[in-house]
Amino acid sequence: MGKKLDSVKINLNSEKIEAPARGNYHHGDLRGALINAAEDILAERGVEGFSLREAARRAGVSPAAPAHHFGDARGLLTAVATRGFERLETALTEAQQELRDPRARLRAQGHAYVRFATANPAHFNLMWRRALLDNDDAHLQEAGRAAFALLDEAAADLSAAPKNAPSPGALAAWSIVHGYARLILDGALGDAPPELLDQVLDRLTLLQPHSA
Amino acid sequence: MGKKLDSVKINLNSEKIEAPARGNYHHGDLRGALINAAEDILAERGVEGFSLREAARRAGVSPAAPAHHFGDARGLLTAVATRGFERLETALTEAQQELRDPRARLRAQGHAYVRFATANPAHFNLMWRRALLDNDDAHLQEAGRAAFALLDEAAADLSAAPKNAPSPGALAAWSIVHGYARLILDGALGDAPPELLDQVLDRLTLLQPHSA
DNA sequence: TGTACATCAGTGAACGCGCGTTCACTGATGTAC
DNA sequence: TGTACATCAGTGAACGCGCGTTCACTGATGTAC
Repeated sequence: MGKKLDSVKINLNSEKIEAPARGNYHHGDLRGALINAAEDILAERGVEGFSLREAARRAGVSPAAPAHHFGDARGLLTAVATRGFERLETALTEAQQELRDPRARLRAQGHAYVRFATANPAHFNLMWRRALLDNDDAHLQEAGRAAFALLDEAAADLSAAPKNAPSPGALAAWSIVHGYARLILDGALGDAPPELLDQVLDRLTLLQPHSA
Repeated sequence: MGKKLDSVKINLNSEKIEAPARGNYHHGDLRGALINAAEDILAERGVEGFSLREAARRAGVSPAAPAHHFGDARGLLTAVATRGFERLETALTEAQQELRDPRARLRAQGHAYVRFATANPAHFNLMWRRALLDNDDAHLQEAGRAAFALLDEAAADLSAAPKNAPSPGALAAWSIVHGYARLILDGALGDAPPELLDQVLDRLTLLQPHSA
């Protein structure tokens, strides 16, 4: 006990000299640090290379620590996916916010959707790997709902379909941007030139028969 | 040695009575049996639950045996994916074979594409997980090329684009059916009624501006 | 037709590895008095 | 303002597991003579 008290004193003294040495036992924001670590791992190795131990290692914490915040690996991945949906919603919102023409809004959202996927492949890939996530998680559900309400709305504005049900036009629009994004991420298109995306997006508004 | 000779004689005798007892050491078609086992595992557990040992176990063979045919797990998965692309090509070919109208052909291929994905989720999912496959494998490359040449052709027939480059119209068509299939498989659409697919496919021909 | 031998497809025990999870524990924090 | 104590966030050693791969081997097949 005496020895331990001494070492505590030494820590307290050195704290005055070098500030970042403090707070080693309680991390402060371990939850956030683990999410960041998980994102890094996913970006580097893909979801195959992810493990809870590795995330703990990168956060500088013992392998048992993450359980306090996320329960298990699924819980951590669910938090990462939730953050992904939130960012997607932000991207979609920003893309359309100053546009009034419904056609222009749909096109801008389509572009933003594909851009989000290519800029955040780790998130985008994970968001659709539902077998790895806790699909009953309330935050995940809400984040997903919010993101797709935007796309749905944009397409509904263009068609005569009732607002409550997902219209075929909205679904077609979602399918085309999702399909394009997936093909890019899965490497099926090789080095597709940027104008190819523009040309595909030109066809987005063609999908809405009532607007022609 | 004498004992072994005896047991061989017993085997030979019993062979006349029950035929299937023979040929236990050399499997006969271990390659095919391992591919079948892998398909079963993928269908049951998804690609996360796949392992080479489990495939060997199901084929009734020691864990080291698959190496003789596939090298490693990647090799076996590549063979499964190749079979998937071959089946997709068959499905696309059959869907269009008696149709002459270019619009009808494109629509039929789109329908066949989505139907293939939902009927063969294990294959379809794997076919796009390129990180798990040996993408330099000649059989895989050829099977993939052959399947997509068909879709490309069907869309090119509808547009004025030159035949050699993938036209934006073809890519848009591929994107929409691929996106729809992925959304279904990833559970994003819940229990989508079949007519929804028909309505989305109605829009396939709208994507080809030069044909309107 | 028979025999020797090379080749190949399989065995099964063993290896080291990283994983998720459990366990009894301890250090820091915040709250009640 | 000080002290006691409950609570919570972390430790780190240990567990059992299934994995891919290696290893020396052996049984079956096919071919040359």
